[in-house]
Amino acid sequence: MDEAAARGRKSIGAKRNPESADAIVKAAEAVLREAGYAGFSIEAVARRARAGKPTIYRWWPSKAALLIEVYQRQKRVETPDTGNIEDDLAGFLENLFAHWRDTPSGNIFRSLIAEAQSDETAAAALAEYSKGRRGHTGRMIERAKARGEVAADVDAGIVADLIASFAWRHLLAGRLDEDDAAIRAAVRYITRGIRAIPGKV
Amino acid sequence: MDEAAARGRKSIGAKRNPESADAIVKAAEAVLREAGYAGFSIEAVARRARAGKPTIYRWWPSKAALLIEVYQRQKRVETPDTGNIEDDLAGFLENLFAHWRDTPSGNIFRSLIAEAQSDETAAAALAEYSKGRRGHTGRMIERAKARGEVAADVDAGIVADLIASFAWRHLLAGRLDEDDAAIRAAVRYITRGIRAIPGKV
Amino acid sequence: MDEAAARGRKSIGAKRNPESADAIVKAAEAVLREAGYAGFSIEAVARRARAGKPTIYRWWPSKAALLIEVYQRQKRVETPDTGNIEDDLAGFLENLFAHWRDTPSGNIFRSLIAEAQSDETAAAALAEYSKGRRGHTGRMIERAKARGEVAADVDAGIVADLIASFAWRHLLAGRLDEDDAAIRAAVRYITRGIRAIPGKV
Amino acid sequence: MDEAAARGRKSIGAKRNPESADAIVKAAEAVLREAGYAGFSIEAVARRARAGKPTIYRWWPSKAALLIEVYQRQKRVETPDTGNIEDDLAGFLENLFAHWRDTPSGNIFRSLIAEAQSDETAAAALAEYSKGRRGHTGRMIERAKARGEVAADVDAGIVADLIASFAWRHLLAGRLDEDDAAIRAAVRYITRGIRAIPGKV
DNA sequence: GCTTAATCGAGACGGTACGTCTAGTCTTTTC
DNA sequence: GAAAAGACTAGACGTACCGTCTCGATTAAGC
Repeated sequence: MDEAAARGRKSIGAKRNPESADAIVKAAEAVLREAGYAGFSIEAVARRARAGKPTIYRWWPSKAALLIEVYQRQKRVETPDTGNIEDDLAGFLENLFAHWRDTPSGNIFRSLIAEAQSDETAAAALAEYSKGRRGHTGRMIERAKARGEVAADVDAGIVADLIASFAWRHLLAGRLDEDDAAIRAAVRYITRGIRAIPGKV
Repeated sequence: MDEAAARGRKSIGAKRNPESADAIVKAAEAVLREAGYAGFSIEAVARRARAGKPTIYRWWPSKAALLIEVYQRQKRVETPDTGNIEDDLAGFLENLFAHWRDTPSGNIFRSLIAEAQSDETAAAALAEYSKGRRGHTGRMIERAKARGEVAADVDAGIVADLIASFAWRHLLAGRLDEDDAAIRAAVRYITRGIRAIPGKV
Repeated sequence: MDEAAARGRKSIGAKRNPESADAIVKAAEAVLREAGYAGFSIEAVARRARAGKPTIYRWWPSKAALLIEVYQRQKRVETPDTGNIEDDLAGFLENLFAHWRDTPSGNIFRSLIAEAQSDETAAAALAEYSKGRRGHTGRMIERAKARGEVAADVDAGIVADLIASFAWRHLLAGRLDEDDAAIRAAVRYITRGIRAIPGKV
Repeated sequence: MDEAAARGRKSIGAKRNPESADAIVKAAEAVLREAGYAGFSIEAVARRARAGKPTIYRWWPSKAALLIEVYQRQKRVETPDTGNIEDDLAGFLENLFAHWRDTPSGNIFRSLIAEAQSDETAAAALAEYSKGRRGHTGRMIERAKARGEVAADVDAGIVADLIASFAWRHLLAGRLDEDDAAIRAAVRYITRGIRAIPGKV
């Protein structure tokens, strides 16, 4: 048990104690899982991790920074490669929704977005993170372009944006349990709109 | 000045004083405009409105309820009717982005979404509000269907969701200043994907 | 039941409604009995009496005024007349302690004294009331003087003060359940100190 | 000036800051002196001491606890030792009345008794304190017994009670300015009543 | 008989204080 | 010299009362 391990954890001298860092991130994740964003406070994390608040503030200057680290420790969602862009995107969204639904990741990411609305550093970190994910999703489109499935002049970034937007909104609106048919329909409208027209360059 | 008007505002008997209600909503809007979501507290609103905290709690059970009322007092965005679905949707998004950028509305709505991540009642209120807006946007699609511009089997709600998602994400990610070309491209991908195929029923 | 009677009690025109006054004093007494001084608020009395707060404030300008009226409605304690000063005083104190213990009177008088510590009018009313009681108790001493039991030069008021002081302190310190032996001992010390010396004028 | 000293007072690490404790008790005393019991609130004390409310609640769980500490910081009243019980007790009461009249102590003790009427912990604390004082006064009686001035079978505690009761009542009834003759008369009645009878064992 | 005027229950009003919670900073002690 | 611990000021939270005010109804008294 985390808390048992933490009992009596001491300074290990003039260097960062990795046990403490670990305990703090684990505690933050546990708090988010159990109490959600509403109950997520530095105070609560410190209590749970049996750490002093200054120890947290020393390494994570804000709630946002801690949220980001917690989120990045979560497992990433796989981007399928079925050879068909519609199946790829729909599969990705279905995986993502399931992941957000079944692990604390959803709560954590929701929290991060919320925090970014009143915290500059969270906003910056979120922007940075999003850029990376955009490239990641974009590669699915690029692969489809290479296969001649998607028109060459389509902006992969914008398509990735549409997909990510759809995911965000369902997360933030608490609509992750929507049935797969709706996801497929949305994906179909987009993929139809970007497919290469046979016979056209 | 509002505060001057507030001086000496009293009860008007065993019924709600509309002057107080008005002063509170106006004060809430001012606080949001000047201090942002981070500085938005019931306490601050009460101070600014020269109202007692219980008066606020009496009528708005949560911060979220107050935010919603403030947001709904803002001017609505027009949904154009150009006779062309792509122009309609792109125009709507351009108007919406400009509205969110140039008035406090954007900040208020951002705050509301953030609040909904940790407050059940805010989430419920937001869901309710979104449902209304979804129908509103959906009508643009339905008109296009009636014109034969959009396929009859397209689910207008899902298209409206895609549009709203795109807007939310740009608001929450601080990307409202993106150029109109990106908006148009996104809209084009969707509208192409849902257009009626000539000669097909 | 009081509250049932109160349902639908209305104005009886341009004069004080004695039913309301009665209901308010009764409600005040009930609140003091059930919740003590800590729970005694104008708000609570109004709720219990199904009366409007202004109706209370119209007739009793302060909590203290209401307390005074409630106290004065209580039954007074009898001063025995056994023909023996020690028995008279001890009997009186025993009766008084029992009365304070077994009826709301004790709580009410405690409250009145407490209120008088921060409210001028309560202090004045209490002083007035005390003066009356002092005379009352003093008469027991005067009777004993007349019988030649107590020295003629004894100040009856001061003896009455000593007796009242003893009672107040036991009330305020929550020591009303002290056994009668202690009361008798205290009374004996005083009566011995004031008795007439045989053979002396 | 106290408040100037308070400016910028900070934590001195993981232990109680005596400067803060001191500032709080001093502020409490000042508030009582200036605004009386009616104006005595934790909020007011915190403001005056430039302390956070939680700092007060951390160390004094209730208004009563703070009152007791403030009272105990006041100078104690001397118990004279003249070799004569009547002079001892009368002198003590005269000193006590003067002390209560001329320093904030009287107001503080009044407040404490009032608070005890609606607060259990205050009542308990007051009882504890009274027990100590009872012993203190009781020693005057015991000394007189040892001198053979007071009968051996007299209960010193009860005599101490009579003296304390007399003092409480005069404090609570705002009669501290009574002339010394009344005090002496009261004391005389008691001391006469408890004196040893010459020739009796 | 009609108007007037005081009273009633009701409950909203601006406020103050309550006791709790968290934020972010600071310092001592321990390793 | 960092970690741990916990105290510090500051201020928001949501609730309970305060004493005042206005309402609409009710009804006795005065015209």
